[in-house]
Amino acid sequence: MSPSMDNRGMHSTIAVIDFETTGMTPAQGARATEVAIVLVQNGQVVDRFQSLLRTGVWIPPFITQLTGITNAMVAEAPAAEGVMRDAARFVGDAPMVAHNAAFDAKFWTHELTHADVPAPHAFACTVLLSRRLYPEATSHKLGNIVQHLGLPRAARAHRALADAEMAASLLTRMQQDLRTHWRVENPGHALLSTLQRCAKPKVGKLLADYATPQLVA
DNA sequence: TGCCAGGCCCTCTTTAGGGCCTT
Repeated sequence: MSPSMDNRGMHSTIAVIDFETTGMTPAQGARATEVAIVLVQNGQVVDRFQSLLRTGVWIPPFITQLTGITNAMVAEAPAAEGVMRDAARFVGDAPMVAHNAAFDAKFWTHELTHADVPAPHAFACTVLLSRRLYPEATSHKLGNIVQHLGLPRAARAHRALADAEMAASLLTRMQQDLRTHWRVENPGHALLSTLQRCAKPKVGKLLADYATPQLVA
């Protein structure tokens, strides 16, 4: 049995990831500049991975202004391929979560492909879940929804580890709210993935009818 | 800095358009 599985064969570990990059999409030549991953078990962060990556791709000034990551910093960083191989080993077969997962999943796949490593991981998205669970929030940007829920804000947003920690905190809060408000006993990754794809009017019914163990696998 | 990309979601919708979210 995988170390990330509990005794029912369900994933007890979720890997929360955040990338800093040189742009919006690998399709336009953007590459990762920093990656951070935190492992969450039972609402607790149990391990952390963080590294800058050297890809040789130039970082535009506005990205440096946003993230604080400079071309000089990544020039001294380890090669991206080695970092990503280490990141893949760190994640193992744990399912993954990111804030706006479509963005991070693209870079996860792209960077692992560069490193010649398969990327079969399933992603769930805290933006989509946040819109489902907290429709009263006026903004679902990571910093804003964290503040809205009264969760601790990172001292340095737009760095990978700080953002991954905030996303992990948001994930844990959503799991707690599913337990307390919806009485879901074990709100695991598969249920979160189902919720994020569920049409909003059906969310309540899904949770009210929730009794299917495989949903939390 | 503001645009781009792309998927999701809402609505004054569905033969569409525009906002959100990520760097």
